[in-house]
Amino acid sequence: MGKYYLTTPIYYVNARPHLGHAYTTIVSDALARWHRMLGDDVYFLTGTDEHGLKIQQAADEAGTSPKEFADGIAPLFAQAWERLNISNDDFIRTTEERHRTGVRKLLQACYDAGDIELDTYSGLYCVACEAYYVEDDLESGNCPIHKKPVEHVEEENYFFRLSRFEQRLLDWYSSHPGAVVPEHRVNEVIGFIKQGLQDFSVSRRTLTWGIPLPFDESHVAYVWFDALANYITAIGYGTDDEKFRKWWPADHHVIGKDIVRFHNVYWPAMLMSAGIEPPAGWAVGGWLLVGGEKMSKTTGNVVNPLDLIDEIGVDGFRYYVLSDTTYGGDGDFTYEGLISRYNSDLANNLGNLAARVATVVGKKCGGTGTAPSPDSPLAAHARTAVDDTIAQWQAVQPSRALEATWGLIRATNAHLETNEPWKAEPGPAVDAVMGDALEALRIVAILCHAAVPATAQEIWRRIGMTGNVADMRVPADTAWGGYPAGRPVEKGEPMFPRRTVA
RNA sequence: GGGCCAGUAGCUCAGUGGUUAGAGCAGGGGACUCAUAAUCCCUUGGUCGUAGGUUCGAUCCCUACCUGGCCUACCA
Repeated sequence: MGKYYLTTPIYYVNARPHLGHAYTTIVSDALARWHRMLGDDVYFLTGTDEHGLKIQQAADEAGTSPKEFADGIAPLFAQAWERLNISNDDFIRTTEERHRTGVRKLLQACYDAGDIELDTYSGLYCVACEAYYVEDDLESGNCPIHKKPVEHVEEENYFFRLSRFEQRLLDWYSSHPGAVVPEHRVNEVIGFIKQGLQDFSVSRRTLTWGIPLPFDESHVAYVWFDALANYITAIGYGTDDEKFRKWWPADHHVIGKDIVRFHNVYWPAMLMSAGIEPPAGWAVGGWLLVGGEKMSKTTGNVVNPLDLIDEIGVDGFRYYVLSDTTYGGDGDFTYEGLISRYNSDLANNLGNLAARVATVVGKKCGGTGTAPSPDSPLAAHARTAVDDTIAQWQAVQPSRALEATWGLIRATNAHLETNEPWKAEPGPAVDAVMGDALEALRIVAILCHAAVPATAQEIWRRIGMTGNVADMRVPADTAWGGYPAGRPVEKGEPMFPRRTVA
């Protein structure tokens, strides 16, 4: 029991929310919900990254101001997360005053520490990438990513002396084992550091859409200081010391593997320079591929998560992305996989279990829930499911956590087959079996809430429990025997009607 | 070029220095009918990437290689 501060990356507002954003955000939400059930005081942050040249250009093209442009896109993210039932406690936009204040304080702190210095840089610059290239990177003089000509740029820039932090970073990682999950990702980080770190530019003077450096207003902060800093500015760095002290350091920065370098090397170095403790942990996920390929506009396989919600439901979608990918590796999103998971796990196992239990309780117990048997064989299954589910969420392995939880669902279906309460005359024996099943559903509702919150609440309600399942505590409320007799049990409409492949 | 990771049943993945390598889904057979043609039971299926080595014994340790992915590098 303690505090748990977790973050998603902030998403760049040059594109609408897509499956990749949704994946990271859903994983984060499940972690946040799980930790609330553990009794942790949770602060769950997400937001949008709104500065930079690309936004300025997009705004120019749209004939509007950068702020107005961002104002048009940022709500799309907030709305998407609302529809996906994301329980973020805060949503930060880098155009907010609290962020501006905090970023300037961070820059000043690094500057005062002597780690930000003026230098000149000349090189070939790709506007689209907002990055410099050397000759050999280019393909016939063009940017290798955008295939567009690069510009020769020479400008005075402020540089962050990342090169000074090699040893400190290595020392920090060696004294903080387990800070990165899955564990193998930390090898990449250490390998990168050992290759030698180069200073990076932290400002642009050709750009106006950004936060001016406090020590030189003719420059605006470049992406790293602007974007990464959201993790501290949102919790009061520079504006609310007490709040900041309460929440920092972050317990998990949930990120994708593509931004490991910035989050695990640049960011802790920046914090060290400013005299701030590095984050306590990172959870690094792979990509969610679509049909085996990286999602991209050119292949035309961009998936809009909101379209899927209409078809499969919020929880169907959440369950699929959480259960069908091993966190840390790449996952593959397919329509067939979505339907298959939905039918087998949600419709056939969970949904059907709830329905058959309700029906038998209706026929044999007068529609009123009965008490579970204290020494039911199901109790051991429940105990195993609880223990394994806890361990897997702890390890940030949602797919394995759900597998553990579903083990109890399967065991409950088997328990019913073994006892065949539908054949027996009403009486204590049937009451005990149905009480067992209801108790199992109660525990399942608690265990699956992090992944499928609306479903968990609906099961909770149908078996006659009052209040919010979200208020239950793990493991205290998962002890066998918590289901009280005498509650009305409702069958209701199928929660997950089977889908046929279109 | 260097580095990291992965390569286990048709698919997605677990797994351990040691008797017959596991789960879910898919496939096959059977049972049941309370339930969303759902469920339950049984079952087919794997030279554990390739070749060596260490060991009494390796899928798990070491070496090389192959394949895939990622990171990284100012060989013309």
